[in-house]
Formats: sequence, C-alpha cells, structure tokens
Amino acid sequence: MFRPNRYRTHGCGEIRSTHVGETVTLSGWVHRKRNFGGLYFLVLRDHSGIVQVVIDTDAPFHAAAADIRLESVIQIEGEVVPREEGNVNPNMPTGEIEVKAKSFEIHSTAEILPFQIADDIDASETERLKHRFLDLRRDRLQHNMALRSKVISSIRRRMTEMDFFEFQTPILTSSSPEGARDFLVPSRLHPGKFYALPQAPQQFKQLLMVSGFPRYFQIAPCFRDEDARADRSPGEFYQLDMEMAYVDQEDIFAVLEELLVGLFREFTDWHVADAPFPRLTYRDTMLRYGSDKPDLRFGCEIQDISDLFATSEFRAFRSAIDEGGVVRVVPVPGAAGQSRKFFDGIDAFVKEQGGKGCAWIAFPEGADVKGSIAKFLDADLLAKLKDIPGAGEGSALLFVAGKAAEVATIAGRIRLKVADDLDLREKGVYKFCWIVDFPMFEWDEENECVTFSHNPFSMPQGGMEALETQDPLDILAFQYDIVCNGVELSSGAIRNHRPDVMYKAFEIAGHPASVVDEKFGGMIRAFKFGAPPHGGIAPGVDRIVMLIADEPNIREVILFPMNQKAEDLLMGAPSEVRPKQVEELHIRIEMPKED
RNA sequence: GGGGUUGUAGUUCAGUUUGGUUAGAACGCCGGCCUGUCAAGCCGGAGGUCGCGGGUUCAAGUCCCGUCAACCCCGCCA
Repeated sequence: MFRPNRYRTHGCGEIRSTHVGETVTLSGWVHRKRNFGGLYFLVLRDHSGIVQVVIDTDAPFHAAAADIRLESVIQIEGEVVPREEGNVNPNMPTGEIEVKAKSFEIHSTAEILPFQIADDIDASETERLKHRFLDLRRDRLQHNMALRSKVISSIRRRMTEMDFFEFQTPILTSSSPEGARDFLVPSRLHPGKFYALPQAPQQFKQLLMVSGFPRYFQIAPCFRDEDARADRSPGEFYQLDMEMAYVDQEDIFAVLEELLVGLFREFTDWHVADAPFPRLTYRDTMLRYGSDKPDLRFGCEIQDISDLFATSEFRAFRSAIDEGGVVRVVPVPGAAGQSRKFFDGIDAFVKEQGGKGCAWIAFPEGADVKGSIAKFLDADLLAKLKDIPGAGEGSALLFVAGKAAEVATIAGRIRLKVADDLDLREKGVYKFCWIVDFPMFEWDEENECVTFSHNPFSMPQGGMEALETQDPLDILAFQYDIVCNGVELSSGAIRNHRPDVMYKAFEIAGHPASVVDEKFGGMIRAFKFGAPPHGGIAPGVDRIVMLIADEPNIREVILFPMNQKAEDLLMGAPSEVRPKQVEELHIRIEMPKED
C-alpha cells in the first residue's frame, strides 16, 4: 500500500493477470538473472514479492541490464503481459504474467556480495551480523520480522481491548541492589553518580498501581548485563510488561491465558490447548521434570524410587540413600532396543554435566533384562521396577543417585537429552503450563544465609503470620512462571504491597529496614499512602516470537542482535570514546592488567 | 571464569581418522556461447597466509603445544 509515484506504481509481488495490458513502473532489487544472450529474464524483488521482467534482444538498454550485478537497485517501466501456456510458473504468485521492459534505470549498484540473498544457503553468523542489512533482505528474516511486527500489533490490540493502558517508563533510572548486573550510565552533572538502565520497569509499574491506573502494559525494553544463551539475547530484550490492581493469581492467569491462546492461534497452525493451562507446583515440577521450565511435549516423567532401593543389596544406590540422598529414574518407553552406544552416550553426558554417571536397565520385548546394573538386582526388585509408570515391556530405565537437588537437575537433563536423541517431542503443538508456589526464600550455600529465591517484592503466602511463625525455607510465595515447550516465557508475582510485611521479609533475608528505605525508598514511601493489592507478569516478547516462528535462536527474531560477547558487529559497539567525553563524566579508565 | 564444537577460495563445505605429486567441489566473480528460462544451461579463466604462532618430521591442511575468533552449554540471568 503506497502512493504511486515516479519510482513505482505497483509492488513487484502484487501484479496479477488482472493487470495485463497495463503499463507499470517497478523499483526493487535484482533478485536473479537468466540471460540467453538475446532474450533476457531478470527477476525483480521488493518487500511485496518477486516478478519476472523480460528484456528483449533489441532493447537499447539490453547491455546495461545484462551487466547489472545481483542486489543492485533498479527501476523499470513496462507492460504487463500474459505468459503463454507452458511458460506459466505455478510456484510464483506472479507466475501467470511477466513485465516486458520499456525502460531501465539503475538507482544503485551492488558490490560483490559476501553471501547470496536469493539462495537460502547458510552463511556464517559473523558474516550475517556484519552485513545484517543484507541478511534482513532474505526470506527468513523478512518473514520473521514481519511476524514480529504483527505479533506486537496484536498484543497491543488485545491488551487495549482488555482495558489496559500503555505507558512508557523511564530508561535512565537508578541501580537496584537485587537481580542482574546493571548497565550503568555515568552522570555528568553529578560526579561519582550513575544512572542504571532498567532491568525491567518493576518499581515503576508498581508505582502505577499506587497511582490509580489499575491496568498497565508496555512493550518494555529491559537491560541486563549478563551472558548470552540461545534463547537469551545479551544486553537488551523486550518484555510485555503488565500489572493489575485488586487481583489474585488466578485473575492474572486468566488474562495471560486469553492473550496467549488468542495470539498463538492467530499466528500459527500448531495446536494450542484451551485454557486453563495446567498448574504445576515448583516442588512437583522439580521432581517430575527436573527443571522449573518443563517441556511437556513428551512423557518420561522422573520418579523417586528411593524406597525400592532402601533395603536393596545394591550397594551404590543403598549408600547414596544412607547418606540422605535419593535414587530417581527416567523411564523411556520403547527404548529397550537402543544400542549400547546410546546408553553409554547418556552415561558420558551425565559425567560431562558433573554427575557420577547414569546406570541403566532395559526390558527388551520377549528377552531377558539387560543393562549396566541388571545383574546386581534381584527378580523381585526388577519386577517392581518394571511396574513403575512409564516402564514395562520394551522400556528402558535410566537411574541417577545422590543428593536430591543435584539428582533432580541431572535427571531433568537426561530427560531432555533422551528426547533429543530419540526425537520424542510431539510435533506441531504448543504446551503451556504454569509453575506455581515457588519458595519465598532459599539457602545461599556460598554466603551461608537466607536470601530471596526470586523477586523480593513478592507477597509471601500466609502474609505476616507466615513470616513470623514459619521456617523461612518453608514459606511459599505468590510467585509463578509461565512455560511453553520448555522455554520460560515469564515470571510474575502477586506483589507485597504492605510496608510492614516488606520490612519483615527483608529482615529475614538479612537486610535491615534502613536498606529497604535507602534502596527502594520511592516504592516503600508510596506503599505508606494507600496501596492497592496488585500483581503482574512480564512475558518475553522475543521468546514469544521465537516460539511462534519456530526458530531455535533468539537472534533470528531480532533486527540487529549482538553476538555472544555482546558486540554489535555492524555498528561496532561497544567502542572507545573521545578522552574529552570520559573527562566530562568524571571517570577514569583503568584497563585490566595483562597476564 | 570453566567445558564442548567449529575455523580450508568472496561464500558454504569436502579433504584431517591412516602425514606423501600441483589442496578440491558447489555457488559467486571475470570472459565467451546461447531467443522461453524460472536455483536456466554450456565452454573457458581468475581466485588459497588451510585462523594465527611455535614444535615434531626427509615431508604437516593432516600429528603435538600454545593462542585467537565464532557458536553451544555450565556459572550468571531477583
């Protein structure tokens, strides 16, 4: 949709048989060339698609057109003509017609390309990032970025329809003591002081609740100076940040379920189950899936079988239990026929992850039990093992023993590794779930003290009474995550809006009231002037688009992503600055010592 | 900070296991032929610090040591 002008009257991909006979002006990139010496076909591309242009042997611009390099920008004027039967290309939306060029103009020539645009052959990540403007021309990123734009529009529409106000909160704010490493901005006017870029608009959105805007959202940029992962962009990312007043956990779940079911169904053909999404407690998911972001597209649920081995003769597991540990098993239906190499691979994987190793047994159909520990187990125990859910004829069992917390994590990784190796995940489906009842506090082994396990602003379940009467490590928080296909989309919480409860919670975590007043002064003061109960959540926008686009890496849905080391290879960031700039900020640079 | 994988032509990759003649292919690039192609085709050509440094050897892309870079993972990410 554009106003016809001297550059173009139509988009390349818009032309159809109905335009036959019309003279059109098109501008775009040279996508392909097919030259017969005389007759010459040139495929022209713009954002709307591609169209075949024919240049006749006797055209005065034939030589110039033949010399043009791919990805140069040209403009042609020509007549839309039908293709003869047999020359129609059914694979092209514009394949029933072609444009017979009457004029040819070069707007911009292209140098030799670092990688091909028309062929979707993989180029190295480095080359793609260095020439992101070229990479973005290709189908994959054109599609992903268009999808991203539409997803964000749809989010805005859906949130607005649910009576949320969209606001912008400050980008230059203050450093907060909890959480990730901040990006800091030195202050020119205040020597020795720094702004911080927000890790999330957490305090601002809570202030909005106190300020009388009961439903807020924002597509919020968030900045955290932490290392990258495949699903974690270094430095900056976007959240759909939202907060609501006078709600409990279920009210927030209902809003997000409506949003996500609608959004995913709007943009994908994959199956999305109706709300409500399953609710799993943190404790339960750590036991059954060995992770707080379980992938529910396959079974193989982990089970604790410590009691089966508590009286067993098998010494390795028995001693683990005697030392206060556990024995857990990942049952894999249908895996009994796997090769020795498969099981050895799992064992090696566990050792790589720092575990002691992975014992296994298998129940091949119509054959004797086999496996690394089969000969140590008596018939009675083997029969009981074969009876556990997920086991049985044809299954294999993968065992891990040791301290409960470590076993949970290792078993969880085994479960994912098995799904990778055997391709167990259900295809074409998004499996959402809520993880609820996170612990309010946890034991910090390193500093030997109680700390907040998630968000210090979460409301403890049981309120003040729980804080005063329960073991801190037993207290749960109104804190929840939403997970889709093993990807954590978001954390959220019902907030602690009571100053007295806030001071008490921080006291348990070893921070006196003065720290709360100093670090969270703005918010705690607000809570002393009438604060409604409130809560919220903030799903990652990049991750939502990544899931919908079915991309394995978050960089595929970000226009100008940074690399693993948080560098922008196109813009050359980060970069050195002029000494005067540093001087004005009253800071001095001290390079790390070499050696 | 730690572990893993990868690094060979402009690009994507083969060759490395088992050291041995002039390091190959595809796409791209340059030149030529070609009037219905649609990833056009055919003929010819140019293009290489085998990431970098050191070592072993008569001989190293190939083996050893170090180092750099990209990616994946652990730590980290309230």
